Parts: sequence; structure tokens; C-alpha cells
Amino acid sequence: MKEIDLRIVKTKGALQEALLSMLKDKPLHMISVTAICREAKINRGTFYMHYGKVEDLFEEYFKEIMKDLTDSYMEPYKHVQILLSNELDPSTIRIFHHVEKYKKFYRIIFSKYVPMAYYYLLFDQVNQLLNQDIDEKHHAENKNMFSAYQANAILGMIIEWHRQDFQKTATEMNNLFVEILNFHFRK
Amino acid sequence: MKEIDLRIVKTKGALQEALLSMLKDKPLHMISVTAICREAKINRGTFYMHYGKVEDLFEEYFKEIMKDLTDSYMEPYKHVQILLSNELDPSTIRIFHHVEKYKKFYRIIFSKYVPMAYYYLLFDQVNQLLNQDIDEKHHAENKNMFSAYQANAILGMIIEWHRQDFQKTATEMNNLFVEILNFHFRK
DNA sequence: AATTTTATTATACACATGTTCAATAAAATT
DNA sequence: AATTTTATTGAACATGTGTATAATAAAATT
Repeated sequence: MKEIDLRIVKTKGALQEALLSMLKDKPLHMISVTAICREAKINRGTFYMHYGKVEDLFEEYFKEIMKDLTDSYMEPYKHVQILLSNELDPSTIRIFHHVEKYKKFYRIIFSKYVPMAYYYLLFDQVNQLLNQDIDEKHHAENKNMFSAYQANAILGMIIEWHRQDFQKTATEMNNLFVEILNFHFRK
Repeated sequence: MKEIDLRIVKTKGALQEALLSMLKDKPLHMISVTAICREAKINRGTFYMHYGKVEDLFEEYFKEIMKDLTDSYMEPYKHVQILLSNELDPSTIRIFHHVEKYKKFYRIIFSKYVPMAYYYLLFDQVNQLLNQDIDEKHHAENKNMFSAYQANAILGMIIEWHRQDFQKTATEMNNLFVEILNFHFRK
């Protein structure tokens, strides 16, 4: 039997395309299911067959971006033979460059009208990435709490970056991050 | 002239009360404007005179909670004669106790269906409170970035706390916070 | 190529949204 | 107490939501 029905692929593709096209004109929370279906020439009932609301359609796209975040983060590891997880240099993380690359979408993610769901997707991803590096430094019980602290601290910088309308470059953000970490260590 | 029209006070009060009462049965995102107005015996048009959507009504209530957060945070300061802003002991912060107190509402705030707006209200408040303490440690330009880092780090712990369904006590959270900070300083 | 499976469509329904308007009633002002 | 001001009401309207149904058409299977 076939893995996926071609009709579903076609329908989802059309809806994705329609949404992305409409996002050039309107913010996410102003786009209705009806309008997307009109644009995509897909029956509204079909939309509800695959998604529950507009945000679910966008979420599917956002998950693609989360994949790129993982790839970006992993990138520095590619250049070393042995994986020294515990010793990743903060100056080599690529998170800020990733956000800069998808600036357009992070403006949506950080919009105040958008549900928390996207933020949590992002949080989970950063959390998971950092977790590789802070293994064993804390005992298991508090590990989650520590990585939640660390991951969300970085997201705090991105929130502030977003509020400053991404004025700083990704490299400047990285330097700032290193500076803040150094401050923490030395005090 | 009168500061505020009594009719407005009455209307807003009835709507607030209706929403809070309905929140015992349903999550925020399942409560419609129509249902609130039915419950409050207020015309739907009147609702739209004061609020744009259900979330705005809840936001007004949440701002009250933000006031309590400030009061809670300030509490330790009351017991010292001279305000030594720069030297607040992390073990004396009352943020976790405040969240524990309003647990019921923070479950709403951290729900994935709720707009980012509340998170930002919380972020701003914690940010502002911490800002008093980290004055002058960084030069003005990066001060915002540093406090955003710090404030959101704490919110990260609260997110994780919420995910563990507030199993830990506020005091345990405070101890963990101190432990994490110590780890940062020593390394 | 014929048959089976199932995604899509068209249509309809009850309900919610967001806005507008004239009529009303409640509060503030004189 | 009479008058002015304005918040509230009731009604209507176009549009959106979410769900359900039978008819259709497209893909998968034989």
C-alpha cells in the first residue's frame, strides 16, 4: 500500500502555499480559514480534515524551521572528529544566525497575538540542543530545571532582540552572549 | 466631573465575575464572548465597547496579579532600613511563592493555546524587578539584553515547574535557583 | 482495465464574531 | 428637580467557525 495519498499531498501543499502567500499582506491572526481555502481553491471542509485551525497549518511549517535550527546548531560539530559534547564553545553556537535567517517568521512567532504553542516548540528545541552539552553536570533530577533555565535565558535575549526589531547582527548577539556568560562565571 | 461612570464599573465588574466563574468549568480559549455576556446579563455590544476579545478581559485581571508580583518581590526590601538594591540575596526572592499562590491562573498563562501577550506581561514585570538589582553592572547599551537574559531564565524555570504540574514547592524552587546561580558563579 | 477505497466537494446547519444604528435608561451636571 | 450627557440595549447584518451529510472524483489495489 502507498505511504501517502497524492491527493493529501496536493491539498496540504496548496494550503501551505496559500497561507505563506497571504502572510505577506496580513498578520497570522487576521487570516481566516475561509480566506485560506478561497485562495488555495480548496474546500473548507477539507481544511478541517487535516487541521483544526489556521495556527496548526502554520505550525506544520514552523516545524520545518525547527529542523533548520537543529541543523544550524549541529553545524559546528561537523568540523571536529570526536564529539566533545561537554565543551562546545559558546562563541560557535549558530542559534542567533538561524533566527536572523528566518527573521521574517520569528516576527510571527514572537507576535503577542500568537499562541504560546510556537514558543514552546522553540523552547523544546533549544532545550534539547543544550541538553547534549550540559549532560552530567547536574544530577538527573534537576537537569531539566537547569537546562530550562539556560535555554530560556537565550530565548530571553532573542525576545529582547526581536523587540529591538533585530537591529543587532547575529554576530553581535553571539558576542553579547559570550560576554554575559563570562560575566556569570567571573562575577 | 466624575472620574468614572458607575455604569462602566458595574458592567466591567459583571463581565469579570462571569469570566472568573466560567473559568472553573472551561479553559479560557473555549469561552466565547457570547457566553460571557449571557452569564453576565450584559449586551454583547457593550462587551465590545470595553474589550476587543475574551483575552483582553482576562488580561485586565492578570494585570492585578502582576501588581501582586511586584508587591511580593518588594517584600524582602521592607525589612531592611537602607535599600541595598545591588545586593539582594537570591534566596530571598519571592517570585516562586507568588506563582505558587496564583497557581490556578499561571496554569492559564502557560497554556499553549493562550496568546503570548500574558507571557510578555510577566516577562516585563520580572524584567523590571530584576533591573533594579543589576543596575550599573553592565553599561547601559547591553543592560536590557542582560536583564532579558536573567528574567527569562527564571521564567524558564517556571515553565519547567508548570510542566511538572507544580510538584515542587516554592521553597524548593528557590533553593534550586540559588543552586543554579552558584553553579554559574563557580563553574 | 475493472474494482475498491477514500479524499474532496457541495451544501446545509447552528452558533459565534464584529460592527452599526436608533431607542432607551441610567448617571452626571446644572 | 430638571436637563444634559452617554452607557447600555435590542435588533439586524455580513462574515467566519466547526460539524455533518451524501454525491463525486481521484488515487490505490486487484
